Order: sequence, then C-alpha cells, then structure tokens
Amino acid sequence: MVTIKDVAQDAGVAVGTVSKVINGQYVSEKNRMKVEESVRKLGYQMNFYARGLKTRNTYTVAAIVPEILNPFFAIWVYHIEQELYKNGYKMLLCNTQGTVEKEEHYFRMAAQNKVDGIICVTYRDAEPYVSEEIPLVSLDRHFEKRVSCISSDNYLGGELAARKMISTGSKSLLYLRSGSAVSGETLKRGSGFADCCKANGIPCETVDLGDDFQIFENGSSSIDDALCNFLISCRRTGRMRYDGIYTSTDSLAWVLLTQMRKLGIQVPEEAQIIGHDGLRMMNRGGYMVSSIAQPVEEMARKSVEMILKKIRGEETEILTILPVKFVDGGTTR
Amino acid sequence: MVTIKDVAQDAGVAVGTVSKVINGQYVSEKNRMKVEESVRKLGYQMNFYARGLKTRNTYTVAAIVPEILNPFFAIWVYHIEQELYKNGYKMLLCNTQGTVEKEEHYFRMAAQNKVDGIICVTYRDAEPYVSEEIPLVSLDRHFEKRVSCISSDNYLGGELAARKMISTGSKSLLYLRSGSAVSGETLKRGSGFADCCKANGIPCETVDLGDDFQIFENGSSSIDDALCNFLISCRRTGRMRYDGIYTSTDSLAWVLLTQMRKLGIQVPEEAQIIGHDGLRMMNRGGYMVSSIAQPVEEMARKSVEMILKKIRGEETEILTILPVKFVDGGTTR
DNA sequence: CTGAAAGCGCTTACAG
DNA sequence: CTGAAAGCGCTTACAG
Repeated sequence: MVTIKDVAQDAGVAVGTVSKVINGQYVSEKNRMKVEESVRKLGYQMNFYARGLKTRNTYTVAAIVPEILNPFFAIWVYHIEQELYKNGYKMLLCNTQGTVEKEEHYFRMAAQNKVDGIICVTYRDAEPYVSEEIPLVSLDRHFEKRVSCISSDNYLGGELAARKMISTGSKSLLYLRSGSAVSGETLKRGSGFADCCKANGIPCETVDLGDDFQIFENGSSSIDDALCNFLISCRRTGRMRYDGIYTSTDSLAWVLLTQMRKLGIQVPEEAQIIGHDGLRMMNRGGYMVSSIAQPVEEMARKSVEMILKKIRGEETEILTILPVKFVDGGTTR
Repeated sequence: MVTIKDVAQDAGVAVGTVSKVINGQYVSEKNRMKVEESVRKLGYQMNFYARGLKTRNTYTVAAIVPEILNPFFAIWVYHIEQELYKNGYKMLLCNTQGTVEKEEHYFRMAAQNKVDGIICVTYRDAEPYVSEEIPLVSLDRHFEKRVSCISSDNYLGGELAARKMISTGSKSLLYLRSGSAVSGETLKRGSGFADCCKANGIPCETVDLGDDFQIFENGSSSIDDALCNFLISCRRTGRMRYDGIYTSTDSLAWVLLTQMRKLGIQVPEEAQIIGHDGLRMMNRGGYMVSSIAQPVEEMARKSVEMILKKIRGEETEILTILPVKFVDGGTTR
C-alpha cells in the first residue's frame, strides 16, 4: 500500500507538504505539481482511518430506520444514500426493528466519533441518549434538545384527506392509526383531519390500533385480525358505519384495503380510503391507494444538507416542513 | 474520550495488558478483573479506527445492490444487515443504480481496506476490478476468479414453473425476461423452464425485454409500453397467444399483471402468470403473484457466513445453491 | 512556504 | 505473564 510517505519521498518533499496538497491547502505551485504527479504515478489513495484517527472525521453517516422492509423507509434510505454519496459520504444502515438496543448502539458509535452524524427515524423515546454534541437529524420527530427535524405538512395532509372525502360525499369519517404514540409530527395528521371534519360538521371518530412493528415481521400479524374484527363490527347494522377512512400510513391503508376486499366491502363505492405517504408499488406506476404524498426525495435532500451543516458546526433550523399533496390511487371517488 | 491509556492507568497495568483483555487474549485472572472493572467504570469503548490503522480491520462490510427500491433487494439487504450486526459488523449500503462508477468506487474502498469485505449483487461485468485478495461474496453471479457465489436453484425454479402451468392446463407457454444478460445463475431460470416444456411437448417461446434498470426510476418506463404493445400483438388473433407466462422476476410479473388487467385479460383464466422471487407486499400477507420463492433469509445468512470466513482467511465454497419452492399468489389456477 | 516532529489510539513483537 | 516501545498513516502546531 502506498502511503503519504512514499509520495513525499517520490516528490522530494516533506509529508506535511503532501498532506497540504491533498487537503487543498496552500503550497507553492512547483511543489503542488510535483506532489500531484507523484500521487498519480504511484496511485496513492488516502487512508481514511489514519486521517480519522487524527481529525475524528469518518465521512460516514448512520441512517437509522425502524424497518427497511417498509417501502416508505426504503425509499427514504435510498434517497439519503444517493445524497450522501454525492457529497462524498458513505451511509451505514441500521434497522432497529423497533428495539432500543440497536438504536443505542449506533448512538454510542456516534458519540465516539465512529460516525460523523446520524439521520434517524425513531418512534420511541430516544431522548436519554441523544446529546447536543452529536450531529443528528430526525425525521418527523421532535426532541427537546436542539435536534433538527425534517417533516412534511402533516396537519395539512389530514385536512386534505378530510376535504377530499367530504367533497366526494362521505358523511361519516374515521381516522385509523397505528404505531407509536411518540411519533411527534405525525400526530398532526389526525388533528388536521379531525379539525377539518369539525369545521364541516361531519362526524369523525378515531381508532388507534397500537404499535405496528409486528406488521412487518413474519407475514400474519394481530393487526390483520384486529382490523378484520373491527370491520365486521362496523357492518353489524348492515352497512358500513364509516364511508370514508383516513389512515396514518399507506401501509395501514393497504392492510385495510386487503381486509375490506376480503369482506366484500366495495372500495371506493361503499367506503373511500385515503392513506398517507404516497407509496407506489416498486416506486413506479400508480399509487397503491389514494394518499397524501410526502416529497420523500426533497426531504432526504434536506436531511443530508442539514446533517452536513451540523457536521461542519454550522447553525441549522430546528424544524423544516415540506409540502404534501393528495394523489389518487383509486380508493377515492 | 476515554482511551486504552486511561483504562491502563486506572487499572494500574500497561496498555498492552488492556489491549489483551479487550481482544480476549490470555492475561492473569487478577489483571483481567482489574481491567474489566476499569473498563466498566470509565465506560471505555474501543476506537475502531485506531485499531483499524494497525490491523487493517474495519468491521464493516459493504453491501452493493443495483437498487434498494426493488423489494427483493430490500429484503436481501435487510437480512444481510441483521446477520452482520449479530456478528459485530456494520453494513455500508451502496446503490449502484446500474452504473459502473459507484460500484468501482466501493471495490476500490475494499482494495484499500476501507471495508473488510463486499457482498454484492452485480449484473454488469465487474470482472476487471475484482481481485482475489478482496473478500467478496456475490449473489447469483459467477466470476472467473475465486469469488463465492450464493444462489438458489434457478434451474429447478424454471422447471417448477413450467410443471405447474402444464399441470393446470396451459398449452402455450412464454418465458418473459428482462435485465442484464450477464446475470449468471439467473439465466438458468429460462433453461429449466424451456427444458421442462420440451420434455412435455409443450411449445415455449422466450421474449427478452432488455435491461430493466429504468423500471424503478421515475414511474413510467418504456417497459410498460413495450409490454403493452407486446400483449396487444399477442391478442391480435382474438385470444391470447400464450396461456401461461413465466417471468424472470416478480417485479416483471407485477408489471405484466398490471398491463394485462388494464387490457382486460383475465388472470389466471385466460393466462396464468408465475414470477420468480416470492415477494410479498411489505413482506407480509399473501404473495404478490404466484411465484418461485427464494429462501432470501437463508441466502443472506449464508452470504454473511461466507464473507466472515473469507475475512478470516478461511477457505470457502465457490458456489452454494439453496432450494426454491412454488408459492401461490392467485395468478395460477 | 516548508520541514521535522509530536501525537491520534491502538497492536504487537521484544525483553525481562 | 507483563511492561516499555515502536509503529500503523495521517495532521498540525512549531520553527526556520
């Protein structure tokens, strides 16, 4: 392996001079040329770990998500990686599976400068091990400390969903949610929805299915059954009690749609469904369900921009909210 | 930051002794206890970059996939990460998007010991920059050099697909493929299918749609149109020319199914579809299409087992083939 | 502007 | 078994 020392010797300069050339600091034109020539000739490439030992910079950012199998997070991670790569950074991927253990592990790594920063999606209470010193950007989740949060306009999303269903004739609405209650920003989806219903004099209820990590575990989950039983109880009077359902995520909307079809409930005739996220199968073609789409790519770009600023020690906004829009996926009228 | 030096001082031993304890080498019981106590007390954690500088070990493996948005690769990466984590390794994720540039970049990193090994899925000709010295495990793709390849029984998969369609009455079969022609192992899917058809005296054609990277790009792609036109031409005589179609991947099967539904072709009545991979929406519930399922988790486990062996310098098998099975996703009779 | 030297936090022969 | 010391490949004050 060729080191800075070999280059220095070949170019007839000191190692410090080589280092300066590599890092773009000022050296005389003559020496710069000599060094660059030697670098090329010897095929020198920096050893990042040696540099990291001195500078405490690893050019690596950890992306922590609950679950890469969830298409929303997959797309999110995809864009994060692309953006980081453009900026010369690598991405360490971590699936927490909703457990604290792995999350803590990565936060510790960051604290020890094993990674330069963290971009995370955490739906649990990570407050205890988040420190002000670690560059950290969070998706959808506020912290008490000065952690930047990237989110989309969840309140407006809920409103858009309600407006759409009301304008297409729904008279009895439901907000169906699942997932952790510490979801921060995403809780506003329900508020926007409920507020809009109230403003329009349309009855609206909320049902919470609880934590949904098991959804992505091994095939069947209790949520399917819970949902099925719930739907049956909704039809006890002969017809669906709700003719418009807004779900907290597209994943949930998809499970709902599957169960409704199984029970023979016509969508969107008997009941409309609007999800949230704007997922498309394989990220192409039409939307899986009618939905409130988040600008994932833009959110990822912003997240990376933020984390790089933080790594450089610059000031950053605490909260960035990007716009959402309604998209038709065939489950609305 | 607490270093090995602080621990040594606290425990009243030399740094070398601390190093030995940390690395599980033999030291006297008394000293071991003292060191372990100090480590706990001071909350010492190893600096991997300092160690890496000496040992050239980073405890990081790069996972290179063409496209994380493709659910098959997402699940693959998911299991790879889980397995690596269990073994104390981190995973660097790289999306190549089918371009050589990023792939080369990561291979160079490996060559310089920036990562300990690489687990890759490459559908292009990576031969030039693959070297024997880099621990490398490949999915589905043979190399001339001694690179371990993990695959599933693709030939049998093709056979199973043909057998299923023939046994349920299909009389005119088609193998529809897309993707790179250097896909190595996966080419056998077509052979197994064709051979089985021939053995049963059933006519079978093959249509190649070419590279499919653009499928996952931004929504619509030329493959949709190509497929649509193709299907229209297949029905020119009034009825479908093929009553059974086996596709090289589930992704392709899904696009096919979507187009067939759009054209009003009844599946599975008018034509059956069998894909390959065994994908389930969000990795749960039923299969997206009837398919030849690969044991992804097992394949990932095996890949990680292999790469760790290679990193330790042990000998490994060149080719590992895991079993496949037919799964019903409603697109077969 | 440039060179020589110290030091980042480890591991590893080498004596003792 | 243990300690002292060299060295991994860099960066960075510090002299000159």
